[in-house]
Amino acid sequence: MNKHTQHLYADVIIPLPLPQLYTYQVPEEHARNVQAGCRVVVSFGKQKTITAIVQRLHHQAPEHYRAKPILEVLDDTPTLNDLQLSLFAWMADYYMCTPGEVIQAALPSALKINTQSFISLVPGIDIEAHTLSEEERRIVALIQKHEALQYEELSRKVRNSRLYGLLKQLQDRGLIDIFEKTKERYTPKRQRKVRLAAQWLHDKNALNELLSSLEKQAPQQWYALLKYIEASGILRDWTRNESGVEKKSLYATDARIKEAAIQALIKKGIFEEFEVEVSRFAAVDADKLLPPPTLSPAQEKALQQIVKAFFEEKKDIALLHGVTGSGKTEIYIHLIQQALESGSQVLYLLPEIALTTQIVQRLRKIFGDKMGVYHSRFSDNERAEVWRGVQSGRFSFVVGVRSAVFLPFDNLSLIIVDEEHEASYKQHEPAPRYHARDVAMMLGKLHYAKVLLGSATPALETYYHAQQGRYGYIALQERYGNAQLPQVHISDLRTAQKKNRLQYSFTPELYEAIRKRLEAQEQVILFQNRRGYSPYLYCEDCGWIPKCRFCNVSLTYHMHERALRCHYCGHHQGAKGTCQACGSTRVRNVGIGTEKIEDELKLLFPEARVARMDLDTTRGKEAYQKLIDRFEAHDIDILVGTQMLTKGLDFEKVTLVGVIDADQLLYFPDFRAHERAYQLLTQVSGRAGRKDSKGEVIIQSRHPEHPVLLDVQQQTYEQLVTRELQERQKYNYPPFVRLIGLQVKHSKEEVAHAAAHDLVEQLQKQLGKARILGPDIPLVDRVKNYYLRNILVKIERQGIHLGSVKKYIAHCIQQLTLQKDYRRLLVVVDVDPA
DNA sequence: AGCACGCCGACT
DNA sequence: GTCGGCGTGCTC
Repeated sequence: MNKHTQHLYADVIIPLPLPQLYTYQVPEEHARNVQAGCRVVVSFGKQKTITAIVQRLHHQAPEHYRAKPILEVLDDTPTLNDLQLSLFAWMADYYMCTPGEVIQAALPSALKINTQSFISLVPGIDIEAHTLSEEERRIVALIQKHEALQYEELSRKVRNSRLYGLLKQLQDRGLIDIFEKTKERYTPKRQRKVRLAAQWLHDKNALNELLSSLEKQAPQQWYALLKYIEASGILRDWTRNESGVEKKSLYATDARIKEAAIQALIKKGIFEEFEVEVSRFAAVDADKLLPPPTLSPAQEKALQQIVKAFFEEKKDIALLHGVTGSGKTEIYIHLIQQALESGSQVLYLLPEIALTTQIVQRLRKIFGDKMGVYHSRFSDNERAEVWRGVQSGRFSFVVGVRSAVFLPFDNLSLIIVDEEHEASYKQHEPAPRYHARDVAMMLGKLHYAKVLLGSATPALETYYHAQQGRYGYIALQERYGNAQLPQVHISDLRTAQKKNRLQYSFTPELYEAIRKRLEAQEQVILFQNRRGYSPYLYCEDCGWIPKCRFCNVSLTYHMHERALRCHYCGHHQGAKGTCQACGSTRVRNVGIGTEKIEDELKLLFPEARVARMDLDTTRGKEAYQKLIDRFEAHDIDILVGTQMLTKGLDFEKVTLVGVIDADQLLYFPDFRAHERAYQLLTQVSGRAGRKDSKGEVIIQSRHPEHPVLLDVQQQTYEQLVTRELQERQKYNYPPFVRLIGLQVKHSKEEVAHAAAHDLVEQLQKQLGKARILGPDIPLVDRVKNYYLRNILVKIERQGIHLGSVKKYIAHCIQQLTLQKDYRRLLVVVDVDPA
């Protein structure tokens, strides 16, 4: 066949949870500029048009259907580059989700084009000439009022379930047009500026005359003009007029300048108004940038070792294992600087809570405007600007949270994953349930970039791979700047309780220590990994415990808002002082949350300034930062909080860290509980004592002899690792096997139960009994009105093909949900659950 | 995920 | 009888 008569086809990714790609025909006029990675507008399904991503272009006409045409090509340069397309395809495959789900997570929504249906009257039509029903008349009247009416708006006003059919009929009769409009939601920020009109330029005399005439006739305008001349500096240099002055800044900084006066000057033709595109991020003076910090000998040595691991030992991945406070960041800065100097890009990943303004400001002073920040607290437009900035080359360095792995890098040479062990790198809801550390490694592979993992308490998997020589390994045991590791005491809760010596939740040791630190005007951090006042209420007369209507969990009591909250679905209801079952007033709070600790402290130390930091007190956009600032300024003596406290906060005056209840961490039913407990306790301990003061840590526990606590106390990470690895090997857990978690969900418990059993049976047929665990009834077996059953698949690292196993699992799930009893069944697949 | 078609209860 | 509830099937 002649090549020129062949049609061009595009396989596109629809940003929805659909398993396949869809093939569209590329019209002649678009054939030249469409490329893989471009966003295109297509009509999909009934009427709807949506934005899709071109995955592949080819000439194979589909055999069993006629491909619809691509309606519009939105990009000249592809929004996704080839490396991203490969990465995203890998993610969909590895994490067993659809390509559309990856795209959905990757693109900032400002880059996802909204297409909306609009309805308008056909121009010049004579409505009266047509017979219309009353409803049709009503609809036409509504449309008539507008030039073009949005479908959603019309549907809101009409409230007729058959609206679409009615409109379709009207369209067929030639009365109305239904059409799609696309609108890009990303809008660059624009600034309105003013400058002196050309005729007054280069002529001081004319300008003086103008001023003196204004002074008498219009003093406000005279003043505004005077201030403009001053602010713009045009008298020193006329060319400064070109860039003008921001209109708002003229009247916002000086109350004597009236906006009206500026408007009048524009009207008179003295000022001219113009607009420029500006960044949403404040600019930094390039010549005010600081050099990278000087490294201590220990840091210098670590840096050399990293370079050696990467370039001499040819490791693509290295682990920097540095104790808390050893100054890993300074080392990163040097590596980043080196990578940037070679002209390539750098990605620096941090967990959500560690990406504070503290660290951003510090990096900003060194790297200036070439650094982009990608944070989930950013607005959509800001995120789109970072995306575009990476694409255009404006940002060669990005500090960001887990989703920054999606950014359009084309030339990475270094990726840093700081606090590599952090569980928040793993996305839980919705799909793709990816782990940013692991995605970063794949990203690094695609770019031939080096990946540096950093942690004081590496994830067991990571440490194991480093031990096995798969990753380079660099240890940094010395704390930066003379700081001593804190002294850890374990305080026996059980004996204290027995002897009746507890003061509320505090052992005498912890109480005494807090008192002393307060006296010495030092700061205290108290850690309790549970928000709310108490995890549940309990009626002493009838045993009633308030539970969530939608989930099988007790409701947590939040005293400050007098509410009972479900920490699984967010449901909340008012808390009454009495038992809802028997009316008794003898309702007891059981367990300890951060709120309760806060209240107890106020009773025990009435003169101390106490604040609380948890999800509830940091909901607002700036709330977290404000709390940190207040603590830093020593407006707070004692800060009580959840694990939020453990992340990279450096406060010099904190000399005591208390852990209220370590047992809750140690006895959490999860194979990672001990690892997590060690990490959390070590990280929170690291908050005590920086610089020259030696810190103290007191951990309260009912099991003071627990080996994990002793490891925390003696800083024997290797010992913990050895013990845990033995356990993991014995019971087949990572890193010795790979895990895939399956969660079966259904609104009826029997159905969820039966389906889970059927699925296990099916899986066992090919994979054998040993590889399939469950189904288990989870601790919380109902969430948001869905009954849950868990299945765990264990796959050895060798001798079995992971991809085939995943294919088989997907096949089993598909077969299962095809059965008519299991129609409304949901199966959530979580690869490498964390 | 939408969105339209289809089959059953509470109303004019 | 109809309106409208939501269950389910499809989307190149």
